[in-house]
Amino acid sequence: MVMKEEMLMEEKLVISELEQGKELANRLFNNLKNPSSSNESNKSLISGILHSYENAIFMLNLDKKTLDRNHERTDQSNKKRRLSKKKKTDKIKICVATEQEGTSLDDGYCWRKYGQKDIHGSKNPRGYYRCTHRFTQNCLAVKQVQKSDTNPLCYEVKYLESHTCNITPLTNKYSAFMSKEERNKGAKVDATKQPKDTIKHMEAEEMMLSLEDLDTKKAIFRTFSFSNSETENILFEWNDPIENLSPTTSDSGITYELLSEFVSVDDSCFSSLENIIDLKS
DNA sequence: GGTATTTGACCAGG
DNA sequence: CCTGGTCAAATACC
Repeated sequence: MVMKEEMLMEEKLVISELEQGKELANRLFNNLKNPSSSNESNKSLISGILHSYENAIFMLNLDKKTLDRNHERTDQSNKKRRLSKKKKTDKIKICVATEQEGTSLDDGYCWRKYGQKDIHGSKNPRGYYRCTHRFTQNCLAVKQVQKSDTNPLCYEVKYLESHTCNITPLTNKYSAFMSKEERNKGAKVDATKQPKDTIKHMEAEEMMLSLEDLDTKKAIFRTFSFSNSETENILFEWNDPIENLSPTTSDSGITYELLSEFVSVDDSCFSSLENIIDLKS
């Protein structure tokens, strides 16, 4: 059965994640026996171990939900399968972003809020935004932003339709996390000339998820963990799967600082993602 | 005064 | 009928 094969695949991923954590723990153990080992490298190892655990737990939770749903579906085999065509689904992209105090989740485009709704089962309302240039340039880009129930710094951003407007974003991915004032200043001078220091200290990250492929998503998590274990500054390469969404998507070589908070992104951040994955299956 | 946000009403799909 | 998405009048902000 396909389901069984899938399950084995998921298990392998989790096991591999745990093995990686074990390997890092061993290295830490050896380091601790050696008094000359650097404190920094130990810290890095601990961080890597934590990431491995978090990734494994995340994957387990994800799998459990998927399996639960598969189960439900087979139970209801007599009932007509729900046709999942959520509107515009083929262009839905999800981005999970964390927000630091006083920063904005602006992605560089101009959005105009046109609605807000309380969502059944969610503590936080969902905001509805459309491109400011909807009427002037007939740009149909739309996004929905909802704060995570469990992690107030975590936002689930759902993009529907991509920008067709010709407006070049004033900001880039880095400035996306500046305060509005900082952004305005930067934009007036030259948005492309932001000091590298600013970039280095930008303490926020997004995770773009291609909904095409669940395994890809998992691979992303694995990459995070791996990178973290190998580098002190926890850098990772951003292979942005979302074209035309954010200003710097073409700069594939850029590295972003990854915060440890990333691993605290919980399942609720992916509730919508889960739904879409479900639809796909 | 122009532009953005808020919020209740409305609508469509299930 | 319930829920999520959009509209549009009222309001806030600059």
